[in-house]
Amino acid sequence: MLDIKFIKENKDLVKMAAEKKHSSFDVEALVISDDKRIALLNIVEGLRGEQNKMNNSIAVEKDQAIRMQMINEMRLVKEDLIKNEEELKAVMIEWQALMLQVPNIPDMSVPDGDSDEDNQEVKIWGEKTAFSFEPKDHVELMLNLKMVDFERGVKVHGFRGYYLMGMGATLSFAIWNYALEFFGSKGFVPVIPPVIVRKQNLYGTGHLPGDTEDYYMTQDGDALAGTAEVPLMGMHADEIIDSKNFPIKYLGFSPCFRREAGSHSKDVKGLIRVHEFYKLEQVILCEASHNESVKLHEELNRNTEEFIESLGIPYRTVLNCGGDLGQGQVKKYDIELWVPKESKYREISSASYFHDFQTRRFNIRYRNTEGKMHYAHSLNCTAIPTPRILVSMVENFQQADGTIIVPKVLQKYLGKDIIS
RNA sequence: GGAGGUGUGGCUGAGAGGUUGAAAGCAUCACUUUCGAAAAGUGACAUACGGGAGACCGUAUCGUGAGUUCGAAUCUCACCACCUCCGCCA
Repeated sequence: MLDIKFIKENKDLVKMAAEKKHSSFDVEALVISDDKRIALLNIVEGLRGEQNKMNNSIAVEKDQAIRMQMINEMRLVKEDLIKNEEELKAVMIEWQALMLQVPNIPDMSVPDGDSDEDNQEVKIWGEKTAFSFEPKDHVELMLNLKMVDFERGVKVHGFRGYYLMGMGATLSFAIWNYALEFFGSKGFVPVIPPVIVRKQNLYGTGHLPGDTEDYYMTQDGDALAGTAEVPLMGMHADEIIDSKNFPIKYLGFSPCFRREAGSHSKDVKGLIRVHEFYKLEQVILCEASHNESVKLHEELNRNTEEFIESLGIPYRTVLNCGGDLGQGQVKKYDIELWVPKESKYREISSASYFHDFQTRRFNIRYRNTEGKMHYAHSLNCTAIPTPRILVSMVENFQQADGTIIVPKVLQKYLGKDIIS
């Protein structure tokens, strides 16, 4: 959500934003709707003012005849008021629907492009793993080591179902524990949030109204969140935060549910694309300053890069193009890990900042040092998703005999250096 | 799941259809007094939207939404949250 005043004063910017993000949003329609809204608001407020003034006179009028005459007069005003209020209500519905579709303005540095194909590589780390033997893919490796069971996963859950078991499960715990320590040492407060959330939280983050098909819903109309970002942002909704606490840094740990609607033919095998997984997510609320947002955005992304580097997995970082940005995102980096058997980099992390796009929807505010109210800024970045991280880990660290070398930093959490 | 109760500003808490954005107290800030502090006194003290260069003015907001009424914090209905008791449960 952007400020309507800003939108009207910067129509061209918003138009450009829509084009860059390949959104069909029509600014002109919103401007027309807002003009109607203001005009009706003025009429309605005028009539209410008349009503308020007269009410006070009626209250003190002793003469019953005059009193009745006043009341009758106000009956007419009321009729007029109701008519205009109904018109205003209709305009408001249209206006609100349009406001929820306004794209946030991407940063100047965001490249043009249609899809993830057009993302710009900004960094490569590590050598693509070379093997003296024919490497196996993660499915084969993990099945052989009894780390995963897809057949029974599908039997119980259906398409994309899986069991992590044995070292597959144990390795996941090791990663979570290591991540908790790693990100904890960077000042993040660990949080286990609720993942059954009211829909308004998905509107708040900007996932709705766009991606309705991607969510599992409960029979009570609540949604299963696809990321801890949703409940962590909702956490401070309607609050006025003490700016002494900025930046607020949370490390959310939660299951993540994704219907993956429309991706039936993609990544049908293995652990790349699943309906439920676990993720540690970094979320930050900070003061409303572009520079602060940029600084923290780089920091968030760097945190995850460092984490991956400490595991020793080759990766690259891409700057997402306009067409690959979400509605509310100003700028986004993806970190992609090398997957040897596929011979390509696969996304593992996403770092974005939103300025006050999300906090306006959530009504998360603070007072600056002059006592003036502002909407906070928000950012988020994946810390680590499991089991997707296992894909790169087992493929890059496999040995000829099918065993897996455990990264040094995980050994103390796992209690061994080889998975066999 | 059953029965009952509660929801008012940063907090406590009055108000029970009529000039109530809302008494009082606490907290906060400014000023007075003081060498300084405490205490006391005086005053200020919500947010959003619209109008205005501005001082200001208008409208809305008493958990949320709808309704009754010329007029709703106050009456009605639905929903949400919390509390107490019973049941169930990890």
